[in-house]
Amino acid sequence: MSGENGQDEQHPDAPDGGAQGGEQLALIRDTVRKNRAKPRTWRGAALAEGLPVARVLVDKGLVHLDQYFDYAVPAAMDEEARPGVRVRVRFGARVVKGRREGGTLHDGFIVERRADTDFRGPLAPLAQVLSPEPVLTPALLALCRQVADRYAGALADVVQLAVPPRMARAERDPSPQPRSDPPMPEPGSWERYATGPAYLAALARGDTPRAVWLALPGPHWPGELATAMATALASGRGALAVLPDGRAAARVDQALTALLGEGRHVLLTADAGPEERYRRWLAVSRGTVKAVVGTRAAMFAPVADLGLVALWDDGDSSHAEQHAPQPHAREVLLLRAREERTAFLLGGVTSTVEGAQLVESGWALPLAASRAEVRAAAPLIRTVSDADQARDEAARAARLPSLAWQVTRDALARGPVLVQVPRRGYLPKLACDRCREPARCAACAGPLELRDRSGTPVCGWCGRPAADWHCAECGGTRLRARVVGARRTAEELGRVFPSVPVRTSGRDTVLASVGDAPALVVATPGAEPVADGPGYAAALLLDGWALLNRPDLRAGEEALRRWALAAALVRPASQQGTVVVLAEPTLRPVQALVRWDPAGHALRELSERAELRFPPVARMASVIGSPAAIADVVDTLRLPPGADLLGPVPVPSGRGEWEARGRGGGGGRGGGSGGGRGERGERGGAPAQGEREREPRERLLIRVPPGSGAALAAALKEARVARAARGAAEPALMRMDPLDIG
DNA sequence: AGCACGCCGACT
DNA sequence: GTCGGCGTGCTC
Repeated sequence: MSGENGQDEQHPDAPDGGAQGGEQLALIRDTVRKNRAKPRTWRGAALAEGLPVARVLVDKGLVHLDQYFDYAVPAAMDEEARPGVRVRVRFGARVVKGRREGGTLHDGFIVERRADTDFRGPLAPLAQVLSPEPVLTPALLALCRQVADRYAGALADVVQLAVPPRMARAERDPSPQPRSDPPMPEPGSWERYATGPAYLAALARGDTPRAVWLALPGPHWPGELATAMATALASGRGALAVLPDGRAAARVDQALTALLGEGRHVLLTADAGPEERYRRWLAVSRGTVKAVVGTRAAMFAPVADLGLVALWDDGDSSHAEQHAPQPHAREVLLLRAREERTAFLLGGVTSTVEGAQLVESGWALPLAASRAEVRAAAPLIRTVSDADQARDEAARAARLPSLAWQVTRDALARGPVLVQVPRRGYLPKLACDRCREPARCAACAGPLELRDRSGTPVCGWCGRPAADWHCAECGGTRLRARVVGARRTAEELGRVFPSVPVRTSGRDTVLASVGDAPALVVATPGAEPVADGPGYAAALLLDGWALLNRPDLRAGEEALRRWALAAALVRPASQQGTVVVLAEPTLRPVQALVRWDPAGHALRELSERAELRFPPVARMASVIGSPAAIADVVDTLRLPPGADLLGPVPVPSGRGEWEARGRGGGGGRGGGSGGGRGERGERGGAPAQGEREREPRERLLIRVPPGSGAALAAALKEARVARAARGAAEPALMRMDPLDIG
């Protein structure tokens, strides 16, 4: 495998020149000057003798400046005040007539014990050591630092994501005894992949193979993931797997328990509750457990002697952290693979463009099955186009095309049938109730949507409300949603097949599994239960329209991903497993599904992105704020060569993701193109009391060539620090790798 | 980010 | 004379 002897191979995202990240941040971190002073402190309290200074990462406070503060260590705390422990310090005090006054208590972590300080002034003493547990170990701190640099974020923000809150009771309990390494597992179903056994063999002998694994459809992937982890453990190293949700994590946890028994690994998910979760995290931090299966936050788990990092289904949006600086599990694990010299396994039923890029760049090898194996495992895929649907009389009556109806009826004789319906929250596009023609805006021909429950359709492009719409084709005046929700579908199907039980799995109630008896299982994407036994007899994928019509760079990739995840739960075609997808068969993701060729799809997407100079080939950052704020950021930024500025344009309203704070109103903004950067705050007409002034928000995209991502992150961070130090009035939001670009 | 100090206008 | 505007600067 690629990693066996090439430890120095460059990851595509590695900082330019290959050195370690964030060179330009040195000026912030490198506050150590030559004028080292012996620490003085305020009251003449006795200080610790050997290393009287504690360098502290203060939580909150000046996160933006992203710097450490030195505190004096009272003699009484000498023993406990070790690097990594949580402390409490007084911060922000003022000197009044030679005495310190005020200052509020902040939590923080000791990062280092020192003999001296570079702060010219008296040090305040540590207020309290909260716990002797060294949670922010040097290795974890280094990882947090890397992630902060990668995302132009503040260290304290990342540490908050990486270190769980303290639960005193869990800390008091001793962690279990470390176990000896388990025996080497058999490859099992890994044999189905041409290079599967070779990958395991490399893991087994302590190498660091890196692979993008296209899992075959079917129920075997949790066991395969667990086998890879067990192999890393057997080689004497630790292993970490991150999964998109608790259900998937539980499946791998079960598989790992079947392989290793209890006690050699932990499951880190929110389900366990904060105290139990912290207990398990401590077992990892203390080094007594060397394997972790978990959801997103587990990406930081401080596994000792890490040998393998694995990520399942990196296209799932839950792998993107919601809190600043929004690190993505894939990127964090890539950092860890590089920095901690580990094997890497990126698995999924489909591939993201990022996964394809890892293969294209040669950093990882593809781990895929032969066409023959794919044919043996995949269900038969059939499509229903819009034209088929419109022609289809049955469609009008039951909202279910006749093909779907037939397949369902036949399959129900053999087992359960999965019905994938759009998730609520997707803006339903509208169509003429009479002729099914998509409803369009009279002004700009954009698609009409229902944005809220008010019932008035709004143009998705120009935002104009369409109160008195009529169809341009047939003159009809009634609209209907082109997608139907889960409950409604369930009801209708229940009427069509009255003798079959209907079960639903969605946002509020997600079923983990269903039995193998005939049933209609209506689920939203991502909430599909696994069917026991051989799997579903058939699946209907009814949300093709909703998935493909999103104005998103990833719409195709995402549609294919969701379809394939559902289709992977269906029996192979050899057992009459059939999938009916309501989507145009000419569309690229639909073809990729029919041929079951997710790798080809990802590769084509990747080459298109490269042509268009889109991420992840180029790297991007976004700056959001008022025109004045954006202009100020641009003036402050020292961009790497080859950087493009795109925009600024008004921030698309409605979706919360990009709103800095508060709710941007819906209102239609004609089509104004942002213009220059001249107009600053309008002091003229004062807004009425109570109505908050709505400053225009715009978004600037910054694009840099491949390889300059780290330089861009460094520039952003530098600008952020400079602006914060200057006390810039206008807030601006800066993000690396913005998700929602057009 | 908070928070205090500081130096200029209309009130008891 | 005093309250209070937010400009400026600092926080180990």
